[in-house]
Amino acid sequence: MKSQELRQVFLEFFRSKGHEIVSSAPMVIKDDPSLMFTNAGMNQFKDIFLGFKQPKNIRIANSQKCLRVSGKHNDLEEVGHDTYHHTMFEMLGNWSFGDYFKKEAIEWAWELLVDKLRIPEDRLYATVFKGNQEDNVPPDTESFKYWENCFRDSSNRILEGSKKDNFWEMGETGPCGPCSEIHVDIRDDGERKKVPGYKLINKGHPGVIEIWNLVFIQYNRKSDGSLELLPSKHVDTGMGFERLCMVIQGKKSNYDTDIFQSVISKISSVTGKEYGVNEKWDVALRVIADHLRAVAFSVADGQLPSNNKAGYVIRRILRRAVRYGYNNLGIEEPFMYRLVPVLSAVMGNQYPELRISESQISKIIFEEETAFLKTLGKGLKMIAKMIRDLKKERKNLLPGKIAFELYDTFGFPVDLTQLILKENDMQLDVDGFENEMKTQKDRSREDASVDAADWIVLRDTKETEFTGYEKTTDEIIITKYRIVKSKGKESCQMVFNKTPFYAESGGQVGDTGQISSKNEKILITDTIKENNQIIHIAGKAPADPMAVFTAAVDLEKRLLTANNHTATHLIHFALRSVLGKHVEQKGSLVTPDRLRFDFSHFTRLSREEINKVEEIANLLVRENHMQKVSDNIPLKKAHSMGAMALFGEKYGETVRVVEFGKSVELCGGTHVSSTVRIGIIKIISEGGIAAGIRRIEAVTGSKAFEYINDKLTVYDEIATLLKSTGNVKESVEKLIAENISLKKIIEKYQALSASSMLKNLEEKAIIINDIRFISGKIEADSADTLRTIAFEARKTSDNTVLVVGSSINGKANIVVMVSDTLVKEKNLSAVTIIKEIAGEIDGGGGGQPFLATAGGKKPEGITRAIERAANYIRKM
RNA sequence: GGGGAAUUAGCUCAGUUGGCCAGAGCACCUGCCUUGCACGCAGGGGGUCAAGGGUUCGACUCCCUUAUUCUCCA
Repeated sequence: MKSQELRQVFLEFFRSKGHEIVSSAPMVIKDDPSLMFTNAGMNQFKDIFLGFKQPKNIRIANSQKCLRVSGKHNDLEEVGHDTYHHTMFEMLGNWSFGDYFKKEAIEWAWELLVDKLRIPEDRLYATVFKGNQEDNVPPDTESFKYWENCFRDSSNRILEGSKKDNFWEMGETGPCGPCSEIHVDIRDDGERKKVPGYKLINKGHPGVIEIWNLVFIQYNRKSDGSLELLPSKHVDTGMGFERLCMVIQGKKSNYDTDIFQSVISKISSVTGKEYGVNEKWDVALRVIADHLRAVAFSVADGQLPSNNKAGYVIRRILRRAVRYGYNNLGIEEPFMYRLVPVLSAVMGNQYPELRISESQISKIIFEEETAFLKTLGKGLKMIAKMIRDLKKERKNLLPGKIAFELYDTFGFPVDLTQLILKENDMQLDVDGFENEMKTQKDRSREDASVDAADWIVLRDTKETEFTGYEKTTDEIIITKYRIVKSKGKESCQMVFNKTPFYAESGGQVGDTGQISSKNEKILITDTIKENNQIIHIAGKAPADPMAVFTAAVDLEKRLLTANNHTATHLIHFALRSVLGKHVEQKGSLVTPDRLRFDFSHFTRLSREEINKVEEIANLLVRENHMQKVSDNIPLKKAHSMGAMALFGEKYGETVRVVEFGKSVELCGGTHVSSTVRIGIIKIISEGGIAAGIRRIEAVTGSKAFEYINDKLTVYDEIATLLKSTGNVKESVEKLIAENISLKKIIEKYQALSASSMLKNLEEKAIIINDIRFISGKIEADSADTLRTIAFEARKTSDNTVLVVGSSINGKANIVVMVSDTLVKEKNLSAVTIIKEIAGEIDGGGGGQPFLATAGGKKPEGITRAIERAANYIRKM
């Protein structure tokens, strides 16, 4: 059975059991600080488990794309070396929110695997929780009983597992419960006879693997560590899709399934390295096949490779793949970008976002590969130099500190360093390297420590009602708050029953303002969204948290922000009409001061295009379109209204559609009531930020007015300065041309005057010790003149020492020149002379043997300094 | 969020312990040679050494601040 079909069988099965099939949430997570990527199927339902949100449907199933590369689940370094670890994978899951529980979950899992998919019963095992005294949780006898009913012969088929394997927790606190896993034994019959499968469960054996985890959420873990029973119980299951494919397709490795094989064979044809020939190649081929998926899907979700946070994780994954291609397959040019079309063909049906962005993903990967190969090239140069240095010193151990610097500062992979050292019969001081790495990790960890106290719950926590679309002040009460310490700074986070404060989202920054009760006033410095909660950040906790407060948003900032947000929509619309429908939003920032809009487009915008965009956007402003907002619109209907296709909404979210004339967008932000309030829209910059992505920045209203006025003022000032009434540009061009020719004339005259001054000095030259000694105090405008004279003298005479001084701006300057012949033959040095005489002008100096300069505070000492130079030569 | 590094001509980069008034290759312009594979030769233009402060007789070089980019860690 092909993977695409298998996925459908799973979804159809649960549809037939009354589940609603939902699409995958984005793999890249935006509003949860504890998580950068979706790492389990349940992530998008976290709010529901936490009780912050009501589910739209109590039975749901889907196939969720997940990424495990950081935090608790970090499989990155394993990928490729075995046959079953992945960074990105699909998780098939079914959920019950307070509906069915253990019985149905277990029976249906059995029905699907055994009856539908025909996995032989004697290859299956189940594990159940054996209980834990410390937590006062009894063994899960219920699950045990249901499994007994499934197996025809249940002896040695149902195993009891510990808290580590069979008790699932979301985090330190929160919903949790026992879980029951299904394992499959895919070994050959011979092997199975030798060692029974139940002895290999959870032992890391590649032939006996967990494929499905059924989690029964029935407790809530409180911050004191105790458990309380939940009023409603949930089911949360997850089955690794790639593993299931392997089992159903009778393969021994995930990478042998059709999900990966078409990609792997494409890599083979690109690189000329067959799969299954040699282990070194195989590792690389697996790494590349896996990482390609992770990177392509992230980019499709709008997460570009970058240099921090989630973007950096993506960059690292891509680089790991390139590195394996480089080390193991000998590929030294970009190649991953060529694999994107194959991936899109395999997975584009289930994940249309991949197909739609295909060419862009390819471009971005190409750019990243190119950049990394450049980094590698630089590193290779550096390491070659270090090896040369080591050889010179006859050493063969590269200090860990140096390897770490290469890695840490220049991004040169340490395994590559080791490889190259080996080729040169050298070694790396691995301990030293590890040490440096540890220091770095400790430092980062220490810094990152944020100390968040427990929430102090004052009232029942329900979803906060956002009232900010209608009003900017409201009567509120605090439902909970907590103190957060970070780097010695203390702040207070508060959640209200309702709030007019807009939380940062969709690019629009969070509101600021204040809340005040009868007795106190607290400034709100920011508003953020976490796990669907609107959190207000203040410098201190309220003295009387139980009081009734008036929450007031900073109105001026809010209005300026609204200007910019609506303007963003208008610019988006204008861009699409000028450049074409391929323009899609890739990012956005809306602040009171300005707006920033990133969008897909391939070339830089011409001046004309920018003007045109501005013109259309401003026309929309003047046409005075009224705001038209429709709330709670189902996604499909929003699309039919003309809002752009948008992937990655969480399940159950209805959308808000904001319209201004023909501009229709899905948007939760705050907007102006009619476009004319924006005043003017002025684009202030356009540039590129990644392959195929451009960024526009603009200002509106009074800021735009100021911007334009500032520019015009400068223009006027220039015109006045030039006394130009007509063409200012022409006047400036003339001025520049004139300036250049004047400069040349001055240079010529300076040289002339220098040589004439030199001539005067030469006439007074005396011979000391067979050396021609030229000296004197002259009038000069700058130290440069002195130097010019010295260089001139160096060119035109030999066997000469020249000492010339001048008083410039009340300070003394002296230059000493010694002819090259004297430097060589008599070992005379201008530096020695200048040091000898600089004291006379109360200063110091230096230079090279043939030319030295000095400066000092006493111009009247110049004559004496020259005397001393003459004496110095006399005494030689 | 923290650490490290980089920023020099249109592009790619050199520039030693602070001192040869700022360098190369490519590109560009002019001329010659020559009509073919990166042609060659001669000459030329082009720099706020990222920005702003500071130390110093003197800063591309050392110190501080800012911006941008790269890189590692979280």
